[in-house]
Amino acid sequence: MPRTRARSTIKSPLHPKQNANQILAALPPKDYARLRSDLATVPMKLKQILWEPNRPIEAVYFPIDAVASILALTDGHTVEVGTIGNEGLVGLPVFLGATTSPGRAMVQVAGHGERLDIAVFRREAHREGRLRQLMERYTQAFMSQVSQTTACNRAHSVEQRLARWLLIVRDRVNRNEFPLTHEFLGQMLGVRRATVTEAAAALQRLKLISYHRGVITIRNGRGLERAACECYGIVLQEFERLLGTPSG
Amino acid sequence: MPRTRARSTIKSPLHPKQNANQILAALPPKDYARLRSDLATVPMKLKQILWEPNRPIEAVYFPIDAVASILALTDGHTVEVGTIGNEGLVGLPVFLGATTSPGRAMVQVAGHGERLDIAVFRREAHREGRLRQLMERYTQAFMSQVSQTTACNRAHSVEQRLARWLLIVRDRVNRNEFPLTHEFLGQMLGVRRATVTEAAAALQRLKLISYHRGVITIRNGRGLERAACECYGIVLQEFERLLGTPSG
DNA sequence: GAAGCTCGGTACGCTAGCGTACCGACGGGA
DNA sequence: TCCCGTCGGTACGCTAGCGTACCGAGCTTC
Repeated sequence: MPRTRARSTIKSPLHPKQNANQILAALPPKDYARLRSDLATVPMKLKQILWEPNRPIEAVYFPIDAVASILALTDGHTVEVGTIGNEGLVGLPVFLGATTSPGRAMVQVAGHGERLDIAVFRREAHREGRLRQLMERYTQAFMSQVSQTTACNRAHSVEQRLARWLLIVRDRVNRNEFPLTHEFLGQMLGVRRATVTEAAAALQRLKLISYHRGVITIRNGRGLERAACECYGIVLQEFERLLGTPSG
Repeated sequence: MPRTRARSTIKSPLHPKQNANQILAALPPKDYARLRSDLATVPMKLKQILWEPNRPIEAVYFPIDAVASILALTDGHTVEVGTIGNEGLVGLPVFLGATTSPGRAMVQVAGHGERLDIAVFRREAHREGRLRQLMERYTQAFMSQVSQTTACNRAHSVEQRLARWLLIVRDRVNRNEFPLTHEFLGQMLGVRRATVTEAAAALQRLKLISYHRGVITIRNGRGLERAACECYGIVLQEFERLLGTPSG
């Protein structure tokens, strides 16, 4: 755990390839070559919906510097269950043989990603090879993330969860500053905007973060990790173990 | 949804094969034959640990009439993230290429299951065929269950969640009566025992359930479905869609 | 039939987060 | 330069669930 903490505090080249999706970057040249012509680098815009509940999923996305969320819906509430950045892909249901999912996928930090048609993805991911192995491991890592979030939602305070969440995003965008309104954070954490404001103000008072009109800056990553619940470390470790990539 | 509800109210042969694990039952004879000699029908005892966090997983279990839980741990709290009965198997991490998991797997309703060594399971599940397809779909269904639970934990009252949980167990054991103490339910729902007592008393007052010294009986399944949150129906539908099996 | 343990009913004071609402300040667009 | 929409600070009363604790009733064991 101490090692993990130290490691996850942002240093120069945190990720092996700064501006690439980790799954694509880990493919042998031959495998990548087969995909290349079908990959399209596309902008992923803030609040863009990548799929709606129970509607056909048309493409999968390998984020480069964008971050997306998988949301579960309930009458009234919308709650984030998992966060996806350049360590993974948006489209696990497709890998698992489904064409729809009861959740929603939405872009939460704008950026770019590689878009791939589901037909090509299916073909390649089902071939015995590196892509499939990576996808299996990523599925397991993602499952761990969702599981831990479930427990976290029951056990930890909003302040702790907010801290954790900011760290997760930071790890994925590889920056200490990113746009996020309290309103938006409230939806992610499943709490009302005013509660986020209170928690964020507390973290700001501790000089761990600062923010202004929709832009949040992490001022003290190490301190923020201390303010977060241990769920951050648990999931981070699991990602490192399975994929050799830090992604809380 | 109405169809789903009607269907899920317990009737004579609810499941295709009453006393079999659904995944094994769905295998073509040839595929099953390859496994047969390695499967061992074993008792799954109350509170038996099937794997501990970050310890090697040695076998996977296909429950027949037992129910197991996947638990996520937090300092202090233990919260259930998913429930597994005869519709699935305990051992997804193995299917996904891992040998350990940060969670814990525990038997929560005693019964029997088919135990299979991970080596054999890996070999067979990686072969292109029906088992692999079933496993992929089950993985997706389980993921949906965990996701919905995450949202449910944030959005719904203990009384609603308790109702949902009892229905899930009922669907899996195929009975209306099963042993479960309030203490135990508290751990599953991530609340204290006294809170369960209050919620259970409320459901009893409504004549939806009754209980006595660790044995719970569902008296009015339809009514209990109405008392539960819609998460029950959502997950049930997803299981039916993916696996053609009702398993809330 | 007495002892002891398990299970569940209940109570008390406490607090985190809720719903709602109002308001000021910043900043982009005309 | 002004306007208006967005963003965030704050307040008030409310409640679900918490931690803790005590107690009685039913089994089981001897």
